[in-house]
Amino acid sequence: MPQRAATAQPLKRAEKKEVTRQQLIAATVDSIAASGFAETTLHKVSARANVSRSLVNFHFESKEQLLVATLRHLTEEYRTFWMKAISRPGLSAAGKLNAIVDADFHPQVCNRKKIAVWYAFWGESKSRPTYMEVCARADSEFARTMEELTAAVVGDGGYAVSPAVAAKGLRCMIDGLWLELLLAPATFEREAAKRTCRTYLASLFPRHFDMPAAAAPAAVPEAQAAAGGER
Amino acid sequence: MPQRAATAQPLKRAEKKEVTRQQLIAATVDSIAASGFAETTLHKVSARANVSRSLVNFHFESKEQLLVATLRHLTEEYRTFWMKAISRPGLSAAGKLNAIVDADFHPQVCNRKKIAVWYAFWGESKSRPTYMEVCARADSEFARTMEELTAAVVGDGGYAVSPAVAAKGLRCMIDGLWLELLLAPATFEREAAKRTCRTYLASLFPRHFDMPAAAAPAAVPEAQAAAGGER
Amino acid sequence: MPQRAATAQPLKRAEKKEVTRQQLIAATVDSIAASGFAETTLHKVSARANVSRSLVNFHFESKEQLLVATLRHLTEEYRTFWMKAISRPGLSAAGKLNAIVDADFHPQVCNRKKIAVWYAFWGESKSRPTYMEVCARADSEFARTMEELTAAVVGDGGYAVSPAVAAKGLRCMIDGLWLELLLAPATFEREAAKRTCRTYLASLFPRHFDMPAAAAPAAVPEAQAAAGGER
Amino acid sequence: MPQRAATAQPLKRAEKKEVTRQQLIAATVDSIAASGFAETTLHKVSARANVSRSLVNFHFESKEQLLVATLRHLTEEYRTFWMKAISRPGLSAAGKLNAIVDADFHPQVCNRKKIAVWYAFWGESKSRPTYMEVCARADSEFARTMEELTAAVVGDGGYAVSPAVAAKGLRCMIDGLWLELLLAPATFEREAAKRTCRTYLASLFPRHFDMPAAAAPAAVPEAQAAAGGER
DNA sequence: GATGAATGAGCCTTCATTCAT
DNA sequence: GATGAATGAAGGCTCATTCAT
Repeated sequence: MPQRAATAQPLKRAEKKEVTRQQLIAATVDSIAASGFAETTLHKVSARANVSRSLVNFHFESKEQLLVATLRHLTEEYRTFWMKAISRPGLSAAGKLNAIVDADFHPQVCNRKKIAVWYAFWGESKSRPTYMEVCARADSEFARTMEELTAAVVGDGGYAVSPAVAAKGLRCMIDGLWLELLLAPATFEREAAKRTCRTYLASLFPRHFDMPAAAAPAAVPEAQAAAGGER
Repeated sequence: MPQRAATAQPLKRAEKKEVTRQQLIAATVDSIAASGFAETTLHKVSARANVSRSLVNFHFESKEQLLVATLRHLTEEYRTFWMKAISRPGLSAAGKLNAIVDADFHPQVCNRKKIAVWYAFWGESKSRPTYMEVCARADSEFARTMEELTAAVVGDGGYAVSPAVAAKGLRCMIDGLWLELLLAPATFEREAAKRTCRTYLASLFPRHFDMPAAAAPAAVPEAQAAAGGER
Repeated sequence: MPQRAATAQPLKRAEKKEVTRQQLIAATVDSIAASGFAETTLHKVSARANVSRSLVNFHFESKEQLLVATLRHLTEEYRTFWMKAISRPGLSAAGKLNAIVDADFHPQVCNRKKIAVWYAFWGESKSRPTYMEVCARADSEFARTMEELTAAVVGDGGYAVSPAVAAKGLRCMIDGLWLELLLAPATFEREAAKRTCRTYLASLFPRHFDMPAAAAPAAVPEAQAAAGGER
Repeated sequence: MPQRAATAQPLKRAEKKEVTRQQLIAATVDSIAASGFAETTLHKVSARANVSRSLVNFHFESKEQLLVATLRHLTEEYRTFWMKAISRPGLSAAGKLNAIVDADFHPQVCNRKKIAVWYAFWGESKSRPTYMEVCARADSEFARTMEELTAAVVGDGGYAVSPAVAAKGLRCMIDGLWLELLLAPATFEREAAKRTCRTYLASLFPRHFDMPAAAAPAAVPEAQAAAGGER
């Protein structure tokens, strides 16, 4: 049928190319997570993506471009995720902070594979200014949003703490908890991580956040297992 | 004077070798900070140490061994530093926590060069289990100590918070602040970082820590400049 | 003519690769003969083949693989040569033994270059079981064939000697004569070598082989020179 | 006791040095046999000889010198061995040929380790004229002696064969049988090798050598085992 | 449009050798 | 006299990239 052909055709040229691009980026993420940054070669990437060796250079011009595209993809995915989390209608500032905590430990963005890739890029960032730039731009938007939310909470509750300091503390705590998932996956628990953040929020803003109860020790591992983890 | 000569002489065999070893490790740290993990080659390391290329393999058997030795050196240096900081006589548990915060942002361990190296190793740790092992062993001792200190504070003050959660929150916040120095050096301020940690401690343990006053904005850049930074 | 072009064209993909492979093997033979086994480097091989250094690893995965392929090529070439020599129709068993002697000293397989390569591999064979295996497999077929031929002669002539012993004696004599070409090329003469073998055969099987007459001394060097020698 | 001291002392300087030299040569032989020519390094040699790395260069000036010395040692040992074998008083020319055959397959000179080293040198000889020279000089004496013996036998028995051809045939057969020990140790039998040579001699010189009887199949392996083999 | 043969740069490592001790 | 730290050269191999098909 002409219609079907019409809808199928457009996928062919431009979209097919985009699909391959995304496959290559996904393969790069996998490879960095599995082999590390230093050991990630275009050979491994193309093998993971099941394409020929030279196709990478065809789509990306250089290895560095592929890596930057991968980092951009990561930052964009992360940004989309937390923005969607706080866009739910009817959320107060405190509710949005809570939503951010939930989002930051959601398996979709917080799993060992992706965390490993984040840290791989951060580990190279000092010597590759491009990475730092991409990360900084992404971070600053997140930081600004968080400061606005803490400022709203502080204003609403009349707290004495500086909103900027409170926001930075939370952001850094989250980054550090991600590191724990990377370096000590055996002791990391998704729910415990959230409780750690909420304890911080509750102690700073007692009238806006409840101090979380201690975890039921047995229940936690199951919860984590149910979450699926990564792979 | 013959005596001075006598004391200078003993640098002879074994010590000279050790000196060279340390030079190579130092050069490795510099190279990772400057060129990143992936671009650190034995060529660059030996050039920085002003020794021949093959000397590296004479002392370390393989590049990987050199990297592990470097990581071990780093962890040992860090461990020594914070242990010394809390060993000052007459310190209460809260005082020791304060001392740890000071130590963790002291320019000797917290400067961009060293932080970059830490993150470089962490970034590779998922694919190189040896790094993870070394890091985990070092971390666990630090974590245990910090939990003991928070437990003492909690017990002393009758606080409701879990000592383990409080300790983990602080540790992660510190790691995250280090990351900020790495990724956003322009906005990082040593004193502000300490205040962020102390705000956390004061909000959790109000009877043991004072909520820090806001920074005098003008004073900070000078303080940072005075601290010398890195290079 | 289009037809000729059509027949020339098909050299396209797979064949071109095979041609390069063979060039590399030939270059390896040359290099081992010229520089010896220990001094044969991929650099020298690629230089002889007029290709880039990395092409060798593209075709052979490792130096060892190239060497094994070279040995295999050598054994296959030798096997083909003597099998063709005895396949001429109408040859008796004794005639085939004679043909083998002729083949074994034919310049195509018995020249200093190739003999040097054979001995180079044999010299390394004790420490590289793969070589021994390849050589043994090739040798056993040759040995079995020769035993069958001597057995036929013995049966036909009613000789008392053991066919296996007679065959082994001839084979070893040939190997030893090759060594003489290698170590004392000045005194080696192709025809004299054949006469040495035929003297052995004639003395064992007088009714099947004629005792060769002594060489006309002057004629021999010319004959050898005419044979072209090696290079 | 002064006498003991007197006899012990002289060993110290000159002889001690010579002992080390011999140890190094022995270690070189072992290493070539075990690792092959290409993989024999001074490191391995010195490790086998239980001396420090640089001692080799102290005694031999260069690796090449050590190898040549090793080859010289081998040729000298071989020469001494067969010369002693034919020097027994009362031996006829035929008896001496028989003695040479016995000597050439005596475990002291004909074992896989030494044969491997011989072939290793021969394998390198084309590209290293020094080796060829050493081998040629050693060989020519052996060849000349053998020709004299065959000439005596021919003269004594009135045989028609050329003494030179007969001698060369025997020598080459022996070399080829050595190669069999190297490449097919499983099927090589010391006594069978001697029988192969004696079959040759008996067929050429029936009035001076007895045609050997076929081996008692079961007895042979034991005989070989009794001979000790190598290691 | 995509493949795969081919290249050149560079990396880790080994080795024979030297020199101060 | 003998050791071991140190060197320079070179070797095998990998990798990102190009180009003809």
